[in-house]
Amino acid sequence: MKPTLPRGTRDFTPAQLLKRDFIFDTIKKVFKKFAFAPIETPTMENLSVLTGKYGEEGDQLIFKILNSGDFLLEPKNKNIELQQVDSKKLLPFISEKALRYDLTVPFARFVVMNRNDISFPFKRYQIQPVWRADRPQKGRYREFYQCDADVVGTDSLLCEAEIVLMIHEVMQHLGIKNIEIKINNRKILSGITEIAGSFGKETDICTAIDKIDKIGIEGVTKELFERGISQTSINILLPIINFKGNNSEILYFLKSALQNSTIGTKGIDEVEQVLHFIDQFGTQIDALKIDISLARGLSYYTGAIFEVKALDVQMGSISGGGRYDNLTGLFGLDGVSGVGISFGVERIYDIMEELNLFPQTDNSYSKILLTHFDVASMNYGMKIVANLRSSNIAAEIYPQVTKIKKQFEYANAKSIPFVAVVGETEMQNNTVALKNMLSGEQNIVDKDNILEYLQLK
RNA sequence: GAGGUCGUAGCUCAGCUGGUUAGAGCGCCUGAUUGUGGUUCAGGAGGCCAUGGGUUCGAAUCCCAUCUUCCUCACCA
Repeated sequence: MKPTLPRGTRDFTPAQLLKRDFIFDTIKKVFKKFAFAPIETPTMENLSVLTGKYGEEGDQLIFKILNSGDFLLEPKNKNIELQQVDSKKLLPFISEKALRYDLTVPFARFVVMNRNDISFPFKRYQIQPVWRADRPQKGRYREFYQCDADVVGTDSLLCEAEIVLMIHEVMQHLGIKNIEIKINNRKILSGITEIAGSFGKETDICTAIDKIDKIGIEGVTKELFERGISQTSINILLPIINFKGNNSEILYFLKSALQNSTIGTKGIDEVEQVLHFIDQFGTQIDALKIDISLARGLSYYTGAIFEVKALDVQMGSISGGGRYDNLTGLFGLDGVSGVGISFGVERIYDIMEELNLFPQTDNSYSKILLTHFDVASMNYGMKIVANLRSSNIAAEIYPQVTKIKKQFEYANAKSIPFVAVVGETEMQNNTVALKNMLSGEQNIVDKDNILEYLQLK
């Protein structure tokens, strides 16, 4: 049998995982610094928890898990009837569980189920894989990691500001400097819709104007028309979504353009307040840009929406998020507003690989390899390795007796920076021959001084 | 979900309009060097040509299907 991998999934080698860990660690460090605590949720959820949360498109992209048992036994015998069955009606009989599609909805479920044990505002981070039955492409996988940070139980816009700060800091630490952090507010989009007299057509308008970067103003006009937006509405919409300027110019313009919309005005105030809070934190973030055409597909966002793009690489967004006022309400707990951000690790990885941003030093797990010639020197070496490990040095010993050449080749292939050689002479003198694999320099070192030697070099 | 595209050694790829035994570079293994890697030299191994069918005297090459890769649309991290 020939081994294969399901479409859109990948194996990861140690070298790749080392690099991915670097991303995890960087993000985790920032999350912790902003006082988010970790949680995990199960790989699978009850299907009912997930369906209806991501729009119709999202429902199709959820990986469903087949029920156990011989559920098709009856229909199997009457195949023709089975073909006439509506698959949507059949679904409950063959599937009631599904793989996580993102981390936000399971988190909302978690909050509702654990409401008595957590104190609000609750800040959590979560780093786990998610699955989407999408068609794979570059930067698009069926199994990938998300790193989420959310705070629920407060509608303070300070949280939005902190999210922007976290995005900024994570990207700085990863070395992805040339980015754009786009921010918008669903309430502004509602306001625009209201002004245009197309209330209720919000989804159509949002998905159309979201594409303005790609298809241009003419394309958007065409798409709006095809989606049944009247010409009068379009005429009102276009100058608004096509307005260009810096953040304060956009806010100034919107204030007059949306002055007759209560909700729109509220959205503008919110964005302004977020910018003000960021200012108060004393951080200047030039990458932050208000973008009125940013809509984002997920249906649960109600306030701020974020998206991060790396400008040096052709790639979809590497991070996205926003405020959702009533996600927990779907599970029976009202009045818990939340806001969060999600980093797409795979895309960040691909970008860093392309831009050569991974630090060079981090490519080996062990610091030193102990080599030997026979059983006696191997035994002698095991004690040395144990000592190094108890001093928190990642050390390994070649696990079988073989030619010294082979052991050196192993160290070289794994980029282990130091090799200690132990033979008869060394055992007699309580020393090791310690070689720096980078410089080629080799010294006789007392076996109790290895630690000092390593720290010196 | 709609359309297109790719698949030959571990990797990157050559292989002509079907015609002997499918090649190269790099990597890998062995030796030169029985206590020293990364350089050099000599030698060697490694292929169900993605998978399954079909056309043909003959298929890596042509046809069909499946799987996979990448791309555009849609959607997203």
